[in-house]
Amino acid sequence: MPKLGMEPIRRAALIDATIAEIGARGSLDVTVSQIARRAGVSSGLAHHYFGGKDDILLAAMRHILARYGLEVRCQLSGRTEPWSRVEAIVEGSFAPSNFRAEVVAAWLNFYVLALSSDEARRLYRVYARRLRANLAHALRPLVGDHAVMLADTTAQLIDGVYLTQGLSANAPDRQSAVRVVLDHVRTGMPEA
Amino acid sequence: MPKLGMEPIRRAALIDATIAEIGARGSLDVTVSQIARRAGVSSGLAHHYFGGKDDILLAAMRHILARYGLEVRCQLSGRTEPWSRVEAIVEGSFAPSNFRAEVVAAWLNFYVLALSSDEARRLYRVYARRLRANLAHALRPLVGDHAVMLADTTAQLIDGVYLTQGLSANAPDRQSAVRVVLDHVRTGMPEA
Amino acid sequence: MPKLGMEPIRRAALIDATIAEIGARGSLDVTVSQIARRAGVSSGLAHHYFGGKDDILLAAMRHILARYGLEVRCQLSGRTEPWSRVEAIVEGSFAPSNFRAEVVAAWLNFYVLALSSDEARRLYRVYARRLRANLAHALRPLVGDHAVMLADTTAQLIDGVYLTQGLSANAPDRQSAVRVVLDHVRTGMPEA
Amino acid sequence: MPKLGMEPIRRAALIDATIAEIGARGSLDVTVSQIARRAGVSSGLAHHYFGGKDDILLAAMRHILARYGLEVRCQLSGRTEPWSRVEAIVEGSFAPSNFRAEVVAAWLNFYVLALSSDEARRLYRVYARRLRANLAHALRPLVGDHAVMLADTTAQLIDGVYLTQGLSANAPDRQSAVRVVLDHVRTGMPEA
DNA sequence: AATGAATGAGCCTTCATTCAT
DNA sequence: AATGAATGAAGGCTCATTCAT
Repeated sequence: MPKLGMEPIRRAALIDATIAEIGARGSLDVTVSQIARRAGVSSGLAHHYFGGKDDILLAAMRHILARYGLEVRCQLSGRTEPWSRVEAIVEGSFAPSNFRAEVVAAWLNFYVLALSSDEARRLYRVYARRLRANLAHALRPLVGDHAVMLADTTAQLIDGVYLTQGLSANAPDRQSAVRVVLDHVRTGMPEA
Repeated sequence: MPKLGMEPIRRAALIDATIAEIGARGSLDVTVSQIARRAGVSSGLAHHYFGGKDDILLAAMRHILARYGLEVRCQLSGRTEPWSRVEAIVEGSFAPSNFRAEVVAAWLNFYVLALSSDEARRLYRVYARRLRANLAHALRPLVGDHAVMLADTTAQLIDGVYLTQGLSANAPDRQSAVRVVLDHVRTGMPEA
Repeated sequence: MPKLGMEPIRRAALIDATIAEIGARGSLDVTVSQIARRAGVSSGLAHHYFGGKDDILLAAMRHILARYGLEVRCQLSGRTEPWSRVEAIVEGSFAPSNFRAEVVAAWLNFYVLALSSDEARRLYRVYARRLRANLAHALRPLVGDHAVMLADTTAQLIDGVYLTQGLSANAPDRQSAVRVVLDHVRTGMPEA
Repeated sequence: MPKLGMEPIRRAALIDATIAEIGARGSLDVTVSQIARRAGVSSGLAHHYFGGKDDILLAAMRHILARYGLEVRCQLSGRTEPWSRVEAIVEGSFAPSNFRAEVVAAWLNFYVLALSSDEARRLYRVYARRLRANLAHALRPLVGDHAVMLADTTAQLIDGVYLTQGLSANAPDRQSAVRVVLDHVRTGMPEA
């Protein structure tokens, strides 16, 4: 019998390697061989598990988005006060697991991939919709009908912060990112 | 019979074609031949004028940034009131010459190119610094020392709006973009 | 729990699967995995039993040729009249076990394999020689020294019929094949 | 201006090289690089002119079939006597331009390709139909309604001769091939 | 100035083969 | 005996780049 249960391990290693490689090179123009080498396996195995390069990239994008959703839900759990829930979403959005130079660089590459890949666009839209829905839901008790609009601009600001920090010379600054976004929400509230 | 003075015409045509091609495909993975064909010239000529593919891409990025700077200066000219100058900068940022689906897509691709190309990063940083300086300068009479910070978040929001609209299913909405950003500035001003 | 005596069963299954797969795809460009899957075993086992892909192909070719020889001998057994023996050889040549679309397609592929594989060529030559010898032997009482030549053209016609029927849009027509060849033999006999 | 009019030269060289390479190796498993090297050009150029490997193979097959048709028409031209026309078709079928070991090997490979390639099958069918039609037309004045059937078996014999000679240890024997086939036709004629 | 023919490096992908279990 | 995980060599194909004309 062959080695059992390697698949999940290999898949995870390849996905991590994909994000790391894209992050390190700053581009989707990474080769399957580079990814495989970083994961410590052969290029053939990468195809064996994912099918093709596009599938590897999309799996990595999916992984980042899933981790993002997880972080937000994790922060939300147990928090009931409206404002606290807003804070949770924003803090989750900049959780260290995703808000690292390497991952942000991959992030931005996947955003742009959404311009040319149907599946990537679908993934992006799910993420974008969910973020806005989460924010709007948390904001409604605080600002009523203004929630949707405020959620929308806040989501745009979050993306802008990602973009700016991703292109910054310095490592992403979690504190500052959270503060900037929460300030925006606070000043956007009628009686802040 | 070689036509005199063709060079500037060819260069401009190739740059426009580059932006259009990247915009249409949503990716930097366009071939020199595709660009050349769109410009109505041979691929050899593209190399002759620009040296190589990277140079073509950077020239296109430079062109977009130059056009951006031009639009902002154009809007600013003649305006002296502080708030009006803020409006000018924001409106210039979303001028129709740049804020079209095709160009925004190229825009985003160039942002990401800055992650892997030194020259692209340099160009991006010049743009980012200038935008913040313009905004801070216009805001200082209105919010004093808070100007730098407000300029910074505003710039981030502008980038976020670009990103969001670039990935939207609809054509970029200039009106809405300007409103969102100006609202942010307004609410960020102490007694707005 | 290893089953005893599985080897002959596995080998037979793999050989059948090889012929079926080549027949179905019409090409030797079948993968070992496809063959193994059709045989219901792993690709590793195919190598275990045969050594390599070439050995599998040659074993399949050998199997077809052996089955061919068997069919002819089977038809010949008990027949003593010269003409009846000629009929036996021709009918054996188009026995249903081999003269099916799928097998004929494999057949033709093996013919062509003989152009590039020494062992395949050897197998083909043995088959070709034996067919001519059988025919000549049966024909000698009927046409004397003309037997060798008539056997030769008859063998060529048999191959031609295989080729034509293999490429026909319809399923191989056994009746017609036998008639065509026997007619040729008959008209080739001085006082037929 | 670049070198003009190279295309037909290159295409011809590549097609010749394809036939030679397939003939020499006895298999369609030749690489584009091998073909290109034999033609004295780069592999990229082969793709440039033909699109892909399949297109190269089909172009070579088409070329052989076209040359075959040409040879037959060439032999037919000027001949009006029925039997002379039959001879012309048969002699054209074994014209030296095609009936060489190398080309016959390619021939056989293309036959088998027709089992798996729609376009190759189409080409084969056109050839097969035309050969039978030519033969039947020439035979009708000689054997009346029997012409169709005699043409059919003759065509099958021609293919069989190709196959047998292609797999023979010796170079194709044009004389013998023609004699075998014409003998078959002659004996198939009522009062031969 | 301008072309497009031509090159060749490099990538994705497939697949025969090996091997640990 | 049997599996299928894993490898890596090799091929088709693309495309930036060069160059003769």
